[in-house]
Order: sequence, then structure tokens, then C-alpha cells
Amino acid sequence: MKLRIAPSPTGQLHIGNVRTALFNWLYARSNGGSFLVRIDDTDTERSTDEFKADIVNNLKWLGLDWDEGVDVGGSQGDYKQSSRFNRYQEIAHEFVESGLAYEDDGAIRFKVPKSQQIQFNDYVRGEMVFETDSVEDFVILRSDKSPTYHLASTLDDVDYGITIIARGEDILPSTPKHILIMQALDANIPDFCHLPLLFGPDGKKLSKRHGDTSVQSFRDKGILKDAMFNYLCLLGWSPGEDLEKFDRDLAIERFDFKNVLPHSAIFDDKKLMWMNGLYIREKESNDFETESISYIQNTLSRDLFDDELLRLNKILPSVQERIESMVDITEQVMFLLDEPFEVNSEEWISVNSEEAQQYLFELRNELIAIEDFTLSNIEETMRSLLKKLDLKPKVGFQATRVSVTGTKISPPLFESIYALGRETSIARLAESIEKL
RNA sequence: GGCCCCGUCGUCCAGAGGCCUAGGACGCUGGGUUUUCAACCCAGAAACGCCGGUUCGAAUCCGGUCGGGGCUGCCA
Repeated sequence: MKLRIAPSPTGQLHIGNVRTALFNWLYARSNGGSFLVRIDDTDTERSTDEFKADIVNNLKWLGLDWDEGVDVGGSQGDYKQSSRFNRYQEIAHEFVESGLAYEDDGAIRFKVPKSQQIQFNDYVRGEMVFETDSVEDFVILRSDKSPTYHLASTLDDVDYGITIIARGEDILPSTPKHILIMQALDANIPDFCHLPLLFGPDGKKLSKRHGDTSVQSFRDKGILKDAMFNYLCLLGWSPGEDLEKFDRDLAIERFDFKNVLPHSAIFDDKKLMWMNGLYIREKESNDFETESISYIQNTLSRDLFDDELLRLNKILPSVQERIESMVDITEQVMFLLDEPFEVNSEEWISVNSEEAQQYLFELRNELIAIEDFTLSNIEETMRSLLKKLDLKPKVGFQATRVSVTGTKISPPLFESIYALGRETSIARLAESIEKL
């Protein structure tokens, strides 16, 4: 059993392609089959090495691996169609010689027989029947001698010994053409599986007009690979038992093309985000810290200093509980990085008051006086000061929050102060005192 | 237009003739917790497109209809 995917390097790997790749991979891994990745670059105008690299890179990022093909090698050369033009031309001319195809305006067209039926079994759609009368003669070799998709892809599948072709439903109407070519080649006809498409929120095939749907863009947005993997599985398939969160092994164990739903699914990035949050929260705190630092450095375009790392180390556990995406980290911890600090003046006005001023003033003195600047001492101090002045938590705490973190929205207050350290906290309080 | 595919809450998924006064999840609304934002907990609104048929019985089978989508290129 051998499956494949054949992306075209005419753009970045997008979410629809990678879902097809994922299902192929799952089926192969689940049935002991092998998985091949080839590059369909007959469109030499639009194909680039950068896109090819993006595809390979992002497939790997998701955790998909393949046994044969581009990047890993195998017995069939470099697995790029651009390297096989001779082979396609040879076959096209053989077809002409045997009367199966004919020249037309410099191109070569495959002659579709009349009044025949093409039948095949599709794993998700069942028995399919097409009338050849509804299929036009189609070009297999362009006038510039380059092959079209129909010839190149079909010949590759035959030459590489693919036994199951699972691809997007958009090529279901082309399948009769491919079977005709296979018959002309006297090849074994593989099994077919036409997977439903992924749609945008408007219910149309996912494409550029839905914004950037590349896998890379989701990585850039801070989506974790396990969350992406898990979410993608859920689009058109389910492991049963209303199970939504599961790992690779479970997916491999239960996956089958036969229970992939036949209808298209709309890609919902809200649910992806929610699931991403789940995966962030379940990360080992060390892994989370490492990954966070890399995202922060990326956003800041600089390395972090040692004392910044120390401060981060104290706040990250709280941050891990409240973000949905890794890129949200930077703004959460910005107040304790060595970056320009500024209090949001509008928010300051909304929390400032005479009572708040009094609280801030006394808090500053008490923080100076604390013997051990520990989390519990900070909390203890702040709470008892609240009692002493007979203030509501909201009055004292929110003013402190804005003063120290610059905004009303921040990680937990005591942790924030603890992470920021005594000196800076006191300095920031001083700044706010008597500030209109 | 022609050929083809598809049709359960707004969205994703469960449901393979009686377990369905249709279940789970995201999102949404309300509540709880709470020093903010989240997270977390509880509750709620929300769907079998429609019409026929088969059957004692249909979300599940059949036909039609309507609706959505794909293809219709010397793109893939």
C-alpha cells in the first residue's frame, strides 16, 4: 500500500493541502502503508524553490514524515516533475503513435473514447460512474512540450506504484481522464478517495481571498503544532465518542478514509484558537518557558537579557494559564522587559482617586520595609493595607496594577509585582503618586 | 448552461430504522469564582432544508424538489 501527496510549489503550503496530507499520512501510518511526497511543478512559470522549501518545512513542522520522495530520496530520482519532462513527452508521443492521442495546434490531446462508462470506487463516496461523452478531449502535452497536470500526475502515480490516490474533491471530475490514461498505459487502476474541501467562512473553497491561509501564517500567529494537528483531524473526521482532544497515536489508531465525511467543512479559527489554548496550558512549564522566550525574542527582534529571563521565569506560569496563542505572550509581559515603559493615561485617570493615592503612598513605604520580598509577603502586605485604610480591593489593587504594569489588563497583580522586583515596583509607584 | 459532489444547532463533530421530547464541542447569552483580563465551574438559546414514498416506526432507506459547492484551461 502506497499513498502520496503531490503539492504544487506555486504558493506556500496552505491549510487545505496540509489537511489532505494529514489524512493521507494518517491512513498510511494506520495501515502500515508507505507515504510519498512528490512535487508537482509542471507549471514552471509559477513554481519556485522557495515554495518547495516552505512545503517541506511546514509538513515536517506538523510532524508528518514520509518514506519516499522529495527531501528524503528514493529510487525514482528527485521526485520533481520538472525532472521528468522527457518521460512525459515520450509517453505522449507513444499515445500519438498508437492513435490514442493526436496533435492539435502544436499540443497533444488525448482522444476520449465515445459512449463508454468509467467506473471506480471512491472510499468516501462509494461507487462512481462517469460517461465519457461528458469528457472532452484534453491536452496532455502543451505546445511548449511541457506536460499538463493530467499526464504528469497520472504517469507519476503509475511509475511510483501508488495504490491509493487520496486527494481533494476538486479533482473528482478529472478522475475519468486519469483512469483513461492509466488504461492506455495498461496500468493497474489504484483506489481513489476524494476528500472534502475546506471552506472559508463564506462557504467557498478556501483560497487567498480568505486572507493568509498558509500553514506558516498559523505558526507565525503562535499556533502549536499539536493543536493544529488535532484541530485539522476534526475537520471531516472524528475518532468517535465525542472525543475532541486527542493525540497522534489515537488518531492513527482510529483513522479510516471510510468514515471521513463526504461534505466540505468550514475552517473555524476561533475553535482552533480555543484548542491552542488547551495545548498551551497542558505544556510542561519548562517547554512553555523555552518556547515563550523564543516568541518574545522574535517579536522584539533581540535577545533577552539575563535579568529579564529571571523576571519572566516568575511570571510565565501565570501567563500560561491565560493565553490562547503564543504571540499573546509579549504584550502580557511587556511591562517587565527592558523596554520603554509608559502608563496608559486614560486608564490611569479611570483608577486614580484620593483614596487610591493614599493606598499607593503607603504601599510604597511598606514595600520598602518588607524584609523578604516574597510573593506571600507582598500579598499579605497589600491585603492588610487595604484593611487598614478600609478600601475596596478594586480601588487599591487596580490603581496599583495600572501604576506598576501600565494597564488595567495584566497578569495577576502580586505575581506581577514580585516578578518586576522591589526596586522597579517602588519606582513606578513613586511615579504615580501625586500624578494627575 | 452542461457534468458531478454535498445537505443534522451560526460553525465542527456524534447519530449507521425504534436508545432522539436529537448528544458533545467552539462561539454566543446569563450566572458563579475573582484585584483586571483570562482560565475554570454552572445554566441557557440554538439544527435533522422542504415534499412525497417505504415501514408498525425515519435524522437515519428511496424519489423528487430546493439550496450550497466543485469542475467545465495548453492551472493544479
